[in-house]
Amino acid sequence: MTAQRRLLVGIIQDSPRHLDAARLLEIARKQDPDIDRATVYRTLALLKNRGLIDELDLMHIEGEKHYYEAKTNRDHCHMACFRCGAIMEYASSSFEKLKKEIVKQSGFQIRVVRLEVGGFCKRCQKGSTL
Amino acid sequence: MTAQRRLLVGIIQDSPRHLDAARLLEIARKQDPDIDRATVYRTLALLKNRGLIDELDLMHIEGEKHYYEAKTNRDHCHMACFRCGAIMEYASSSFEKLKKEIVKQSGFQIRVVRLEVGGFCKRCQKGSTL
DNA sequence: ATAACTGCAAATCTTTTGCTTACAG
DNA sequence: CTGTAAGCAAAAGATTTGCAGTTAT
Repeated sequence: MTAQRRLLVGIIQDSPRHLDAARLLEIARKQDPDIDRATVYRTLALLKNRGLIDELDLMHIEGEKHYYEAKTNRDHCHMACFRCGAIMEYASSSFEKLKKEIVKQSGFQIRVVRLEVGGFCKRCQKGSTL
Repeated sequence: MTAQRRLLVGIIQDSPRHLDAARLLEIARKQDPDIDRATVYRTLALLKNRGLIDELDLMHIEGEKHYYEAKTNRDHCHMACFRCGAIMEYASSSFEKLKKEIVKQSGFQIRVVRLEVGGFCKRCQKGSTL
């Protein structure tokens, strides 16, 4: 793997937030000003195909861009608040159970799972109608 | 509601498949050749905001377009086969249970849920490595 | 040498917007 | 009348691609 790719992977792994391609590029450029947008996209495609990262839409809460995160041991749900834009995560054994059930009952071989929820977070429920 | 909107809603409701905006426009034009792309998009936005339709990405199996379907009583999972492109649906009480659990434990008020799975359908598992 | 990676610029694709006219309540 | 809807054309935004030069195996 090349230095540029290592840099990108490192950024994704270290990031506490979910990055979109533009932001990833922006951060990467602080360390390598010459890195190009195309390289970012090509690397993301590669990592996605290898199953090293997950791609999210976060309910298109902010346009059509995609967000990325390093694959974790445990799949989790992403909740996006339509009011404040906060993204929360949620993992549970019920989720794992549901996945197993899907495989068992449909015979589908799961490679990627995405569970996204849109709505209002606890704080935004008081005082907002949207 | 105007005639054009009624037409679009009717098409979405009657369609057995998941429609993207372009296809919806194409179908609508058979009955009203003057309908415009912008009208389709504006209507979709309106229906989405009113919670009458759900928007899907189907794991971006075919580019970045969005797919739409009339909201059903029961939320269901969409499984997209990376090989043959088939889209399958799956609803179960476990899914409903998971939703309830999320609400209960996180206090998040759910407005929309999207559970998408990418992988290989039963038929495509034999004989393919992708 | 051969294959994979990169930058650059241009192209693509889907979705959105501004503006003007037409229609509905 | 006054607000909403529609057509048209252009804009916007994210992602992809062709090509030529570079680097790594």
